[in-house]
Amino acid sequence: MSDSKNTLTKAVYDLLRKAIIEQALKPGMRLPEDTVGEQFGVSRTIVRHALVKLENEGLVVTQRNRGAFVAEPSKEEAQQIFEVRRILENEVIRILCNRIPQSGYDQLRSHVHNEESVRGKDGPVSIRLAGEFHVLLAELTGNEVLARYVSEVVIRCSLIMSLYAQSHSSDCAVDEHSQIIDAIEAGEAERAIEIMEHHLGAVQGRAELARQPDSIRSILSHYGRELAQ
Amino acid sequence: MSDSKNTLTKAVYDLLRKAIIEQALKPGMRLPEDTVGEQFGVSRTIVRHALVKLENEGLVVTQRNRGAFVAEPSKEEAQQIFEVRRILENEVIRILCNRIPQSGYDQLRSHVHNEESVRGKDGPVSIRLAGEFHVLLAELTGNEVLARYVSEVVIRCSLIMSLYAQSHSSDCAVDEHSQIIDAIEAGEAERAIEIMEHHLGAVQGRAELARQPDSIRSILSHYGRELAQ
DNA sequence: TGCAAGAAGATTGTATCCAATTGACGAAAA
DNA sequence: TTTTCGTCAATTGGATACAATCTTCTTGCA
Repeated sequence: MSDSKNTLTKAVYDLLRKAIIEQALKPGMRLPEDTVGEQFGVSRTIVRHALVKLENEGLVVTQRNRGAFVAEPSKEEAQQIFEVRRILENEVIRILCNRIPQSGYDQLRSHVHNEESVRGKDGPVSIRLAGEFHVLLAELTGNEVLARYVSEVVIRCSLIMSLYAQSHSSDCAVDEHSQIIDAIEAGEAERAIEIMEHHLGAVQGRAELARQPDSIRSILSHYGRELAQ
Repeated sequence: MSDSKNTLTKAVYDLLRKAIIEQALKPGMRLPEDTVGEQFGVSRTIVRHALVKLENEGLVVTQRNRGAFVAEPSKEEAQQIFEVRRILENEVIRILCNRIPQSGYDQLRSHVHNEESVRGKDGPVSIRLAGEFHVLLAELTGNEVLARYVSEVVIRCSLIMSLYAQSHSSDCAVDEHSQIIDAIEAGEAERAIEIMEHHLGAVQGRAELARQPDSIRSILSHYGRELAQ
């Protein structure tokens, strides 16, 4: 984190991560080491390291001698991730109401402004920005450990939405982001948390609702995976 | 997680992790790839993968072309880790008061029994067991994501104690573990959280207090590192 | 004697190579 | 026609070799 890190591995890791966030790489997709390496002009060694990192974050899963795949979180896993996300983000709000750096509100408002400017234009980018708002909130607490965990669950939520929600658009209503900022600025922790709860609940709800229509493929893939083992 | 994982990499990773927990590997120690590999009879490739995993968890830090070192969390980092740990563990308690598996209390009491049986006998083992109690609590929530994060902060706390506390013994008073179990069983979430707060506060306090007496070596090693760069 | 420049050694960064395992296709037998 | 077995292609697991970079020791000069 602090060190500038192996440039190459880091670069491949960042690119893959971004591709997953923006849903260019969809859940279940294969990630053969040499194909990826060829694409980026690096060796399998580099790709391997990047994949290990991604696996640690739960973004990809690997099967022995089979290769790496973009993770397909199960319904249970999704539930767990949402639960942790709620825990962490509520606490982020609570902390920010007590301590927030001077430039915090400017950064947040500027970010929301960016979100508004691409609203409905570029799907992938707006998805990414929506997630980054939550990460920015976490970073403003000054607690890097907390920020890292929030960042992890946010990106995994992105993966979940891409699996279980039929439409990701109008995800993370930008208005609510503004409301959260306002509530924090007013020092109304409970109201801010309430909005955040509602906000996350809406996201989670959208995933739950979409579960039934999508169940055919989901069930089949589940059985398929069981047979494979 | 689910898959049985690359046996070799996993094995090296587990061994290093355990060595760090039990403070056989102290903070700041070098971890040269080939030395470690030689020791375990594996190639650098394997060791590298294990080190990447450990770095992701914050247990080791690497410097480009310099190598890997057992992490030496700064005071600020330690503060952040404790803050996150408190957030997570409080929520673990809250969840357990609502839902805890049948066998939960047996597992917990059995664990505490183990802790008591090695009390004051084998330092490293008692340190490890103390940490594992908290991990077990988290696992009983059934939320694997939560459990993973708790496990990470707990082990990093172990590292912090090894840096900043003069004596690790009588760490994690076993009595308090029992009290926590009792409070959960009685369904008294607030009391359980209070005990946990006190419990973690004691651990953290011991780290803070011990900072001054240990400062000579700490400061020297710090300056040494600055010179090196 | 002190400082600086350069060379040697050590360690990591990356690529390539071989081995082992898996999955698929096809042929043969029931 | 279906099932089973065997061979082959594809892919990863792991090791080694080479390149780049950093550290340190040495040597020369002021």
